[in-house]
Amino acid sequence: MSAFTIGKVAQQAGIGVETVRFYIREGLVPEAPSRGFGFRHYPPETVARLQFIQRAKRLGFSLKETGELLNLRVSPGVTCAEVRSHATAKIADIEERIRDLQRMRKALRSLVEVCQSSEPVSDCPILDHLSKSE
Amino acid sequence: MSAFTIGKVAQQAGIGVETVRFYIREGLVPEAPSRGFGFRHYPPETVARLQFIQRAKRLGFSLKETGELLNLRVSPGVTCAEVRSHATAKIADIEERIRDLQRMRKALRSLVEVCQSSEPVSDCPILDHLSKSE
DNA sequence: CTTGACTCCGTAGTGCGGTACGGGGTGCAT
DNA sequence: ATGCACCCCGTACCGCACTACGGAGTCAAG
Repeated sequence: MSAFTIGKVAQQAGIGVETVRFYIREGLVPEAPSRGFGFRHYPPETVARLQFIQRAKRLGFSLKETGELLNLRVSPGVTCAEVRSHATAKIADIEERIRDLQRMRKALRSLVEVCQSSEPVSDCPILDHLSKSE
Repeated sequence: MSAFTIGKVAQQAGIGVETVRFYIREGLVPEAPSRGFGFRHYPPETVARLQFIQRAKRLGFSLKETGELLNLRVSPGVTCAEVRSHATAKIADIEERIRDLQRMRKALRSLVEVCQSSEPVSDCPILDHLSKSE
């Protein structure tokens, strides 16, 4: 089992050391156990966690929401039913985002087409195409 | 042609007046022409613009990116080819986001299933399912 | 066994995206 | 014609998510 210093996990995840520390302080990433002295060593799973945080951020989730996603599990004090209801709520949320993105893509595709035929174009083609397609 | 005071557009878009002003200052929403005195009147299109900004924000686009999307059009000094290349780049970006969201949804669906069968569950089921499905 | 890159931990500062406030003016409703 | 809710414009402040810095300690290469 390999382990990494904080600099290595940061590098693997493509972010800065200070950002990793920040996530640790915020509780999104577990701190590696200290031996009371010297450098801490992080398991490879930490890298996956950091990468997940990057992706979630890009998709419009706050750090708080991202933390909730990462902590979605059955644990003492949390029933399976609760986990399931949180998870299905998140799925619905995600599906709404997907639909919004698909609508945006559709509008952009229309824009590209109009542009190819060099027809006259409205003042704000995106809003134009979004309203037409709904 | 109906028109709205700033309070009305804000209400229609479901946001605060101060936020609308902020977007105007940032150039995301055009200011209504002033008659040199009294209240400004905004066209209905402003509401659509504000709603688009809300959706884009939720999808992880910065205000700057959102402004770029809204201004994607053929105009003096911008060729059709440029618009097309920007638009196709945005489409690629959007499709990556959609794929990421679909992966997250898949992980969450697996979690719901596992939860139903009440099998033992790993420490972080989401990362678990994401890594399994890739 | 030194040297230099890296870590630890604490605190301070930054940029983005709003949000609040205040002193004045406007406008419709009664 | 007088409230009273709403608008104008400027400035100040806020929370989130980092980012920078500094002084002391650690570790591995040469």
